Amino acid sequence: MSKAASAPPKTGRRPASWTQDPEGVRRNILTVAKEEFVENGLSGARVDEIAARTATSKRMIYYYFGDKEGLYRAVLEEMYERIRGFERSLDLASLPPVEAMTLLAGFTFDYHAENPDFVRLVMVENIHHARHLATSDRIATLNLSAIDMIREAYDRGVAAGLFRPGIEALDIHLTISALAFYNVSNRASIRQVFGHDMGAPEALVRRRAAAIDTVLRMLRA
Amino acid sequence: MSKAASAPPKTGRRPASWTQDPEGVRRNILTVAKEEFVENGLSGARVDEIAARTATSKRMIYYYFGDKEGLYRAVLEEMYERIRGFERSLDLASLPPVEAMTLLAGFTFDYHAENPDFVRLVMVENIHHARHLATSDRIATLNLSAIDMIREAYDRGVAAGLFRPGIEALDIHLTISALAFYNVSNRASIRQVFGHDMGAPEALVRRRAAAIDTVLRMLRA
DNA sequence: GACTAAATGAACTGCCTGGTACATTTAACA
DNA sequence: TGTTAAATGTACCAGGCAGTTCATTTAGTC
Repeated sequence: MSKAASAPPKTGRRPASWTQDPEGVRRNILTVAKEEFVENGLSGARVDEIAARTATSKRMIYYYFGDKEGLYRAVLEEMYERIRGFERSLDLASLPPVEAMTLLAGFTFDYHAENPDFVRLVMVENIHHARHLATSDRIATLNLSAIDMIREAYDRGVAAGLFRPGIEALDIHLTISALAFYNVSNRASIRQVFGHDMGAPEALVRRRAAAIDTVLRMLRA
Repeated sequence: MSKAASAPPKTGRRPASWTQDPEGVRRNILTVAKEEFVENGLSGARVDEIAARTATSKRMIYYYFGDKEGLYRAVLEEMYERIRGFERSLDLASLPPVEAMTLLAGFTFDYHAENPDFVRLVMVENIHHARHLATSDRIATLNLSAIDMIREAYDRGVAAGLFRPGIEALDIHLTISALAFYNVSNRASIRQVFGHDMGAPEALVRRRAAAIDTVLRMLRA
């Protein structure tokens, strides 16, 4: 087993002799870095802090990722690729239109609620005008399929007379995303200003139902 | 006229003799600081940079605001107080329910679209878990009235048989806000991932109409 | 016009932080 | 088993950056 993987998380000191484990070290760094960037943003994150919480040293961060932004970009890329994977696992085409939209809206809501890290990183990236998304080749070729899946289900719904025509697939996506995203991204400020916890279980189920309902109402003929 | 207000924005060097202008200096600092925080976030903002773009010196920032976070908090507080003012200017009570909701949704959408600075600062604050909102007395006593206004109009709508009963005023607010907020907050990432510019004029009017329509459909009996 | 408090300027400091130089060890392979 | 490239550790550095020190000027007040 690798040093990075086998070392006691914090307590153990590096042994005098070690085992090489490029992939393990890489993963270890990415995991810790993600936490740090999620918690503190790009400018707020500290490379030293990341290194300290790693089983390896700062040296390796620069060895594998070049610089702080390279590390950040790697974290970002991995996250988007993960989303892409989940997206593909959805099989809307085999469901009736209404059920397909219900599933998609519900899934999107849940994914955001269960992955606040994702939401926070996207916020951070937007604060930086998404310039790291822009310069990432891996993400440029990602080709998120959400829109196509939506269009297919929507078109079927229109053909069946269930949905009203004239809506852009992108608009459907934006509505679904907005409701799911906002619920996580603005949790802290809503809590302070309105004293309401959007993260509480009951609030979550209520809001989830509302989101799905809102989307269906928006679509219905 | 004050030094801060009368000095040529960038070019002019401070005159050997100057005029005192506490309020002008304060305002000048706040204006520049807001730009810096909006653009770079709290951790990304540089006090030296703010000072440099001010008609005054770094010394005065600490004189008036204590430290970097104090300055940030002041910017935040002023921004929320401004919103509060706008909110009060809305007179939903004098409008029929549907018109009231249409106005509110449209106004909210427009306010966000026209004030990306506001949106970005709220994002920044949420990244920091809204801990500066939490520690601000000025904001604690702000008492945003949006919810009450919504409830009043909604109740009238229900009484008139126009709206279906059982919806929480807060949920209406959250839906309206989510649609308006997301359209600005995630502009950069949406552009990179989908190649779509949510800030383009046509996109804006279409999305505005969609937002209003979505809210009305969510409410209708 | 002397006195005083508020307001302001200029230079300075010490730590933080991203990044690097240099040395060493591991592991594949001939 | 000797050679070599990849992988890793340690110590260090220079610039950046929040915050301060000290001195000065302005503008009310008696």
